[in-house]
Amino acid sequence: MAVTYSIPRGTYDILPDKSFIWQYVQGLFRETAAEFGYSEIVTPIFENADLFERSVGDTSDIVEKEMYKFHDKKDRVFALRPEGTAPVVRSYVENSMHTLGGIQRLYYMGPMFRYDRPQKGRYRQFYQYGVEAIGSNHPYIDAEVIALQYTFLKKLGLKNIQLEINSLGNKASTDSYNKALAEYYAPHADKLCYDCSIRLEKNPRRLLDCKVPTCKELVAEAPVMLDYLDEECRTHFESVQTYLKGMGVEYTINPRIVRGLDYYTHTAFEFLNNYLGSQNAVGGGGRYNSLVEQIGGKDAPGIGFAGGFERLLLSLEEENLFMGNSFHPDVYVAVLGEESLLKAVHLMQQLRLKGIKVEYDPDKNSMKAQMKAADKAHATYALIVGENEINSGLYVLKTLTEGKQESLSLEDIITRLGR
RNA sequence: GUGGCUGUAGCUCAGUUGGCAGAGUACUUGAUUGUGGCUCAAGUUGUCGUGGGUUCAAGUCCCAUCAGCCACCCCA
Repeated sequence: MAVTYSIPRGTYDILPDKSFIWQYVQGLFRETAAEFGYSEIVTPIFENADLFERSVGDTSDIVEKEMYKFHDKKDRVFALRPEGTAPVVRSYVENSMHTLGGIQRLYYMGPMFRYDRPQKGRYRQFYQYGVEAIGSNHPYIDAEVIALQYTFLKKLGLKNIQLEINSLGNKASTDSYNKALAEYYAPHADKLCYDCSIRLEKNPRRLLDCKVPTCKELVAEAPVMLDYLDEECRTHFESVQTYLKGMGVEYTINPRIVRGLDYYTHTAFEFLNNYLGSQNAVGGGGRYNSLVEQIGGKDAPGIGFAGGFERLLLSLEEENLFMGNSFHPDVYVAVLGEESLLKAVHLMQQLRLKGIKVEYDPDKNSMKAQMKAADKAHATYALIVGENEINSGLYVLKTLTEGKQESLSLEDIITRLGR
């Protein structure tokens, strides 16, 4: 009998009433990226699993428990991509993009996959947009990447979004900081929560992220990363800020920003939105100066960000932006009488060839039903094709907002509406 | 992966101590022979998330399961 299928957990359909907004938002991102000189790169949705295991960090949650891993028929091990940076860097290396000279400015958009428990603003298949700038360690590039995302969010009209930045330093300053953290925490080890006791061993930085009250107390007194930056890292971070100010980008410094992926160095940043509950990160990124080499390429510095479209749309909804938009035809055609249809299909096609959006419903016959449908479709005009019109060659064109109508020839209709 | 709340018409939801499955909205038609929006009238729409159990009788009680939401976790 009838088998019913349901969508996989943590996924969703984008229906026509929402796809309009998706197109708008995606288009705006493309535009903004282009204004900053970025070109699109498209990579596969799955990659060798170890690409992510090695780059993202095998102690990270993403790799430990959130990857959609599978074997193909020849037993190769792949993973649905959980994030966008590693594939882009893989492509950069594989296509020897360093030989193109200069800075490679790349952007991407598309679905990512993580096997996580779904919640509002958190899905198993979710859509990200992001950029990567590979080939320069200049602090201007850090500022450029941050400014790109900032500009995009501003253009959408979002107001309640904060930018927080931090510097994680280079390998040397990270090492000395980790050491200082370990020393600080050693006498308090028994007070840490279970997760933190593991973090202390594996990745002390992440201790700063903990929300358990007793751990938070300890974090308050803990050494601050920024105090452990060496001269070079400090001036880099300061220059980034100088350029951000020069571009009018508003930010605050948050020394606790850590970022979840292991490859980050130097500049790290997050865009936060305070009404999405615990899913408050709408985007973020940072510098990854050793990732290219780690993936097997000629050493090259890079920086990038990623943002989630779903959380963006939730933010837009929250701020009542772009809620009323949807597709609507220019002309809804009302056909009266079976014999008129043949003439009407010809007319409709002439209009479409001129770039006019035409809609017609063959299952509605009465004038009333068709006018009603025209109204519901939010058409700009109704075009009436009946016996009288066909005989005279003048068709009734009616504006649906004002209710004015006049009889026009096909040529006049096209000059009125065509583009 | 852990804990909690919820699941009834396309949508939003009501449904009393277990006793005929409801409202609003949407949709279709009519009032108006070829003119929409407002109004009025009539009509259509249900595996009560799914599977089992208790009972004369289950939307209601019990168990399991699936899904959404919330918190944790993590992050987009």
